Amino acid sequence: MAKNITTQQKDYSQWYLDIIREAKLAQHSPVRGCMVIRPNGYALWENMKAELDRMFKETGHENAYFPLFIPKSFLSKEAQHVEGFAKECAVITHSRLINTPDGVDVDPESRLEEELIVRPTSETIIWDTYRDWIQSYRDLPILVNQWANVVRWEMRTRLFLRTMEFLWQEGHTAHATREEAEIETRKMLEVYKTFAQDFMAMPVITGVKTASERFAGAVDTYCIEALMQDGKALQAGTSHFLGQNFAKAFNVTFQDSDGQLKYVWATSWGVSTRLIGGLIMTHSDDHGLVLPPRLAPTQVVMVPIWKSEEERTQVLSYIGPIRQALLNAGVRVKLDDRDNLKPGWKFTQYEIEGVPLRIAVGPRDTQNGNIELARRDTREKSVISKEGLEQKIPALLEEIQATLFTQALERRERDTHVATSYDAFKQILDEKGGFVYAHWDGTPETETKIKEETKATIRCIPFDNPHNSPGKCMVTGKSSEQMVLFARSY
RNA sequence: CGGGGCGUAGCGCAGCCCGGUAGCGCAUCUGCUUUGGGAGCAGAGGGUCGCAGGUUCAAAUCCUGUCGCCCCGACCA
Repeated sequence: MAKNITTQQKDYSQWYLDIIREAKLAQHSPVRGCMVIRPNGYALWENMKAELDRMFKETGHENAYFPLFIPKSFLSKEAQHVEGFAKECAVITHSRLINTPDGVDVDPESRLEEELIVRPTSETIIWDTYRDWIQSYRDLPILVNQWANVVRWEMRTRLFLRTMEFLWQEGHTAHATREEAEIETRKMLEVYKTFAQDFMAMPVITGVKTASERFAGAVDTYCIEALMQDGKALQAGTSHFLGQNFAKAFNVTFQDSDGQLKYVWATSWGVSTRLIGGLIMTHSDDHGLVLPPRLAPTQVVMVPIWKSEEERTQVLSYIGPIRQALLNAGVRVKLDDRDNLKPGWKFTQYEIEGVPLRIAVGPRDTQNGNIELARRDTREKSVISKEGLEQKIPALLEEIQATLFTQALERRERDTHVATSYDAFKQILDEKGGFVYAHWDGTPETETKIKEETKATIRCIPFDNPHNSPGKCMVTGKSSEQMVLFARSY
């Protein structure tokens, strides 16, 4: 076991924090609830961002940037929206400081005429802008995304999963018809699902949120839900069909081809640095982080081993062509030839940091034309010929990627249960955790009762529901069209 | 906002009960030996003990206040 990492079994929450610290992903900032994303963590985010950005552009979206500050009055224009976010907004009230004997203080003379809020999300300022952009059906659709930071004044924070400031992308689209907006909402949810499964190797369930879990201001909220190793669910991404709510609130109309003036239909969708938390809690183990090869900043680390200066020269010149061949094959390779650290230390460190493959080369290998290859996911070591690595390594990386997904999927299946009674439901949650399918009568009252009594929430009503036959609500016995997906969640 | 914990060297901590002028491990620097799973020895540098008052000849230690962070809950991506 890597020292300094609490085992998952002993304390999963502490394990999570230890992984983030030891893998150098992030650290707490001097400000409560905020984090410093360290180079290892940011490189991971950059890789995630690059893939998502590519996928957004392939589906016709363009990037733009809207301001961090939003006039306070904007937030109040959509009733549900303000209700949802009012309690967690940072408010800018003053514009400068003055020197005092004790340092600096807010200058009372600088109070703003209209206070600004720091965006918790950008619907309001974007729809205020879209009013200027849209006159005719020929101006539609607008397919815009922005990469930004947002601030939500949270009471309780956890690194990556819930911080006061976080990085994300928010897509905001405007459409002429309801149907087109609904298709967009579902399309982007599929993009998220593809990203989660094919790149993060994190299986997700897609579905629709119940009214109480819906985004403030949305008509419908769709989500991808993942199941973590400790049996708790994580909402990993959301896509909202906003109907005409924001168009009406911000008076965004267009003249359609039939000459009629109509309100625009809207969507918004986002994923955040929370995904990094999900990634950690999907694959990593007591030895450290485990990264899927497609997102790993370093896919292969090369560790040379030598005793004498001659051996050093020999080993490094042996490694050179191998490294170049891998680079040519598009593999992200890092050579760690620092001489102040022992190979064993490096082995352990890269394991903690989750590098998928390690190639060690010492005098023994240069003699025999070999390399030592170690897989992070299985922790298996093998000595193989150096020939043909430029084919073998990319193939192995893909194999690891596939294995991680399969294992995560199998774990999720193991941790997914069906409850036919409320007693069984409670028992499953207390003894096993995980996803639980159960019948629900569709009322917010029953949903609240279940939440208060069990701390489990309805994660979603799955689109592709394996338990879609009618039955009786486990609590009230009223009729239910299909089972819904419950879990305790982050 | 409740409950718990913690602020002492870059990081992790001891010292506090019982006041006497600050210590351990890791890291850093220098030198030598080492290097196939977190190296060894020798030496060196680094701290207004969170902050502000108070008690005292003397405060990291006792008293009062205050600030901050973390963890566990209630709200949320």
